[in-house]
Order: sequence, then structure tokens, then C-alpha cells
Amino acid sequence: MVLLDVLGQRWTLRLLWELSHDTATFRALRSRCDDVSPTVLNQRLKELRGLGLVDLGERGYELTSMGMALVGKFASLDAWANEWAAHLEK
Amino acid sequence: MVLLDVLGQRWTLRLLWELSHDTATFRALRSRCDDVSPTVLNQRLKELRGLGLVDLGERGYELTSMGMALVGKFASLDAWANEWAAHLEK
DNA sequence: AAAGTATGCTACTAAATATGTAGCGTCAAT
DNA sequence: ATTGACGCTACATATTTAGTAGCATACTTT
Repeated sequence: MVLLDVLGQRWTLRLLWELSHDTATFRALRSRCDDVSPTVLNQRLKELRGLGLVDLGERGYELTSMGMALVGKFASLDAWANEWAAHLEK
Repeated sequence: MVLLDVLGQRWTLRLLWELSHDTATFRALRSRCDDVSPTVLNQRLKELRGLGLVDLGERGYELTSMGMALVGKFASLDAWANEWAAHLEK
């Protein structure tokens, strides 16, 4: 599964997650992601652009339709994660 | 999203993926994951066990019910990833 | 009983990756 | 012309991973 190797890198999932909520400029994206270093941010964005999951438009970085499709697969994860977190706190 | 920070580490997704197919011993898991170093493998397994997603039974490492639930969320990812890969090769 | 084999896992060094900070070049508005 | 925001690069430092060797335990075969 090539996709897993791509997603299984630091920040990649987080970036997709953040962009799924709203488009963001490079700098805005940084501050939303705990001020990830610009070096890595740019690396990841390049990869994600190369993969056709993200692109840079007028309003900043945004998910492509494929990117949105992908993140959609994770959507139900949110609800699940909360339930799961509850289990942990016991 | 705490979960994303956990999953967004090298090998974590891959491990869950591999374990969803079959339980595996520490060493077997290593060789299935491109011979990931035992250092990291053990780190990840500790984390995943701490999170109640994986545990170590008689037959080696295996997903807990929660772990299976999580990986289930990724199930449709497989089909999607193939379609997506096709797009890329153009 | 001895020797072999497989287990989970640790130690330790080298290599790869990420962090953190400064700042460049470009553009738009003041 | 200066200010501010943009995407992004440079570079030294810190952290993480890779890679290899091997220990301690258990089970199995001779």
C-alpha cells in the first residue's frame, strides 16, 4: 500500500485534516499545525501536490477533489476517536 | 485530533494495516514491514498497546476489537487507493 | 542433558529527518 | 518608500530512525 507510506509521515495526515476544514495560506497552515517548520511543511506540500491531493490556488492551499475524497474516508474517524478517547480515560 | 498525531508517525498505519490481515510475531511483523528496525517497532507496539489498539497474545501481536474498529475505518481506503494510483500513472 | 531454534526485546553507532531561526524575493496597499 | 504579508530557502542543531549485534527466555529435537 503505497498510500500508507505517504500518509504515514509526520504531519501529512494532520495537513490533510486541517485543509479539509478550510483552505489556508502557507503561513496560516504553519500556525495551525503547531508551527511546524517551514522546511517540512514545504516538503509535505510538494509531495501532496505531486500526488494530486492538494493544490495552491488563489485563496491558499486547498484540497483537490481527490484530496477531499481521501479525507472523506477519514471523516467517520472523528466521531470514533472521541468514543475511543473516552475509553482510554478510564 | 490526538489520534492523528498517533497515526501520523512512521510505521504506525502500516503496522495496523499488516495486523489487520493477520496476527504476527514480533519478528514476522518486522519482515512484513520492510525489516523496520526493532527499536522503532517496539516503540510503536508499546504505544499501540498503551492505546488499547493492539495486544500481545498467544499467537503473537494482534489487533484488539478497538484496533479492528479503527482499521475498519480505513477499509474502503484500499479500493480508493487503487483508483487513485491509476490516476497518477497518466 | 545438550544443542539448536525461535521468541520478544535492548544496546549502540551511523544515517536520515525534523526543528528552529533568520531572512530572501515578490507583491499590494499605505 | 515603507510596511506588511506572501511562499519559500538556508543552515546549524536536535531528534528520530536505521542497522546490526546480541541477550535472556522458552520450547524442541537429538
